[in-house]
Amino acid sequence: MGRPTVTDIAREAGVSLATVDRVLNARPGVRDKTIAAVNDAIARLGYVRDMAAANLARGRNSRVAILLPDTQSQFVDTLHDAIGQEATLASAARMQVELVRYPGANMHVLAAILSDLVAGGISGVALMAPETPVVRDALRSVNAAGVPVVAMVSDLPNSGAAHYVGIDGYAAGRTAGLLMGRFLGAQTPRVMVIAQSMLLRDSIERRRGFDAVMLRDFPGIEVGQTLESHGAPEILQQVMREALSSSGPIGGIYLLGSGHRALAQVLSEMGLLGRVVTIGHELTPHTIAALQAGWLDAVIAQNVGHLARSTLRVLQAKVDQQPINESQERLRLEIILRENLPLTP
Amino acid sequence: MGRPTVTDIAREAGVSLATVDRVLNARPGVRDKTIAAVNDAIARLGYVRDMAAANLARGRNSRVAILLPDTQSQFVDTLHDAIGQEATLASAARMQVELVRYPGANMHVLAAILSDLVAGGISGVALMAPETPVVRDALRSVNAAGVPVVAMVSDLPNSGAAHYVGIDGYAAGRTAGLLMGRFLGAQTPRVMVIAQSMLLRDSIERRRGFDAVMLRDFPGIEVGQTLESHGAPEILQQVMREALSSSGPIGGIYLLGSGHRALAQVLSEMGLLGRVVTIGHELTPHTIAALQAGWLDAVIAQNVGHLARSTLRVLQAKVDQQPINESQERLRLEIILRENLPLTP
DNA sequence: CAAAATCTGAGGTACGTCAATCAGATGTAT
DNA sequence: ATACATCTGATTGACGTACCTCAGATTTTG
Repeated sequence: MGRPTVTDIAREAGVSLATVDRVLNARPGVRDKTIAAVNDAIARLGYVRDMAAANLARGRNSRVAILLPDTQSQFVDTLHDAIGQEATLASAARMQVELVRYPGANMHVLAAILSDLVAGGISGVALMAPETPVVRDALRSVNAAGVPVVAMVSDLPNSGAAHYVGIDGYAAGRTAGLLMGRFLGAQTPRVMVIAQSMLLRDSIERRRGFDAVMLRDFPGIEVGQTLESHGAPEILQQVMREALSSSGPIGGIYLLGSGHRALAQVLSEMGLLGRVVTIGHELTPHTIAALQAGWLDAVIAQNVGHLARSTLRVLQAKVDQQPINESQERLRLEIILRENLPLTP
Repeated sequence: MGRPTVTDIAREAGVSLATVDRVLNARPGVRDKTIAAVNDAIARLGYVRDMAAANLARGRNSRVAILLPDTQSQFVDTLHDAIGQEATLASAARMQVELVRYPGANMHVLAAILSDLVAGGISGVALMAPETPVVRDALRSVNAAGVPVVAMVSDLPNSGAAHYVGIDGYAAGRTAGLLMGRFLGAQTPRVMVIAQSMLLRDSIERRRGFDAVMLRDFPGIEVGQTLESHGAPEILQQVMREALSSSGPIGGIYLLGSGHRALAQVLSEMGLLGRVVTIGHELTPHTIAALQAGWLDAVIAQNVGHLARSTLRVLQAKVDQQPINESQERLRLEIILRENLPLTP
């Protein structure tokens, strides 16, 4: 005997196939008592719906959109590529993926794109965006239209996101802090924290986690204020010079977001490359090269392949109104050192 | 227009549905020229076979077996549970999983089980086992019967395994070495390496990787010979006493396999708990507790959930004679510290 | 050139589910 | 009691593919 089918349930519950179908698909026209009887039978037989057959029968070709900022960032580019790769595979599961880049500086455009997508009958939306009031309001109306929203990389807890796919920013910062403290060992120098900007929620959380561990476990190490580079090497150089001139030597640098190339340049000009413990985020061609070169000591990353797959799986589950396998979708925080770099195919 | 179907191909190639079917399923009775014409049409239309519908039509309920040793090991237990969990999910994909524990000390029994499974018409086999001659011969005859074999955790390169699911033992050892060196910092004490036994391939590879990095990057640190505990705390205690009495203080301990509980006991009795840098392998209740307690500094692990899912996916792909998404199946080597412990669900 | 072998077409049933229809059955208000 | 609304059963045709049969066409072989 194979798996039980709807026919088995109908027999077991003593109702017709049509009724089972109505219960399974939450269609109206069934008494509560009958619904209970069917659900009982389902539980007794351990029935699991054959989603493949269901989708086949539905002939439903759901359309979902994934929105990424068009920021000049290798991480976002890598993520874009990863999603593109998985999207072709997702089409086998009757899901068509639209990958859209929106101007990272203008949330009003993002809001407009979202309302267009909803008007166009999109079935689900995933996006990586900061939680500004404009975005929040836009997402609320997406939600109101019954379209599930999945937050990527940076959570959107107050916008009614159905799910968050990404790592815990606070834990990422704590891990960076622990590594920084352990790598510095007996030394207790100053540590610099550098960000492109502190607007994104995950940067803030990382900083918080970093500070928490440094304060608790390595009180001898002095951590400076966050230096914001806004992506420009010149500004970074300037603020670093200022920070350096203020007092004592720098022993460690924690890079909250992107900007590894700029940092390498500045460090190199200052003769510090490879002489300070440096910890960064996200695995990109730049950070991989930096790890191999030896001047970057550790990278805290999230696996973009998993991120992409998880996003698509969650989207599909939400669209199909299916439950989510939480343990499968929980992204692990990865620590990458020189010796456990992924093979580069 | 949705995706092209077999009917579209038949029209495009100017042949009948039956012929397309014969070509798709490599059934005999089609001229080479016709085969080429059909394949042309497939390429032109960008047809991708709907595996869901295909399996549905086949009604095939493949049966696969997963063989784990019955060793007293929390890692194997955790893996067992993870596979069990995923197996219920896999049944949705028409795959029935038989989870078998074989006596870890007797490879002849494993060989007998394998031949029984093959005789019983199993479609695929995955196993975690050392590559002894008995095992190798048994697997070769499994292969000869056309049943794909997937190696788990420890590779079986000379037994014709169709795929290996697990982390790179050499890289794992290198990573442990790097962490050990960095955590020890300026100190250059002696480091002990402890294993339950050096029979398993992955223990040997880890040790090789560890030595490679220590020798290259931390030449000041002296690494002792591998102490084998054979799972008994008494033996471990004895060999540790001997090692300690020989010369100088111990600064670090690298635990190649299981035995964290025994080590904790011995270290605690010797008043060394928390005073030596300790690095171990695999995430289990014991190692999690040890990380939280603070005496274990790092764990190199493979995600058992991913391992289980990957094994089942690879098995299914092999059984269906489908290609494998290599990048999805490549298990990442995880570094777990106190601050990035997974949330306990 | 006929017989045999090989190839191809046409058509059907099945897989598990969805979605729709129509005909009864039961219950509820007037 | 009649009309009506609400529930339920039985049946059917998709969805895309597999696999089977049988008949007819084409090629190869003797």
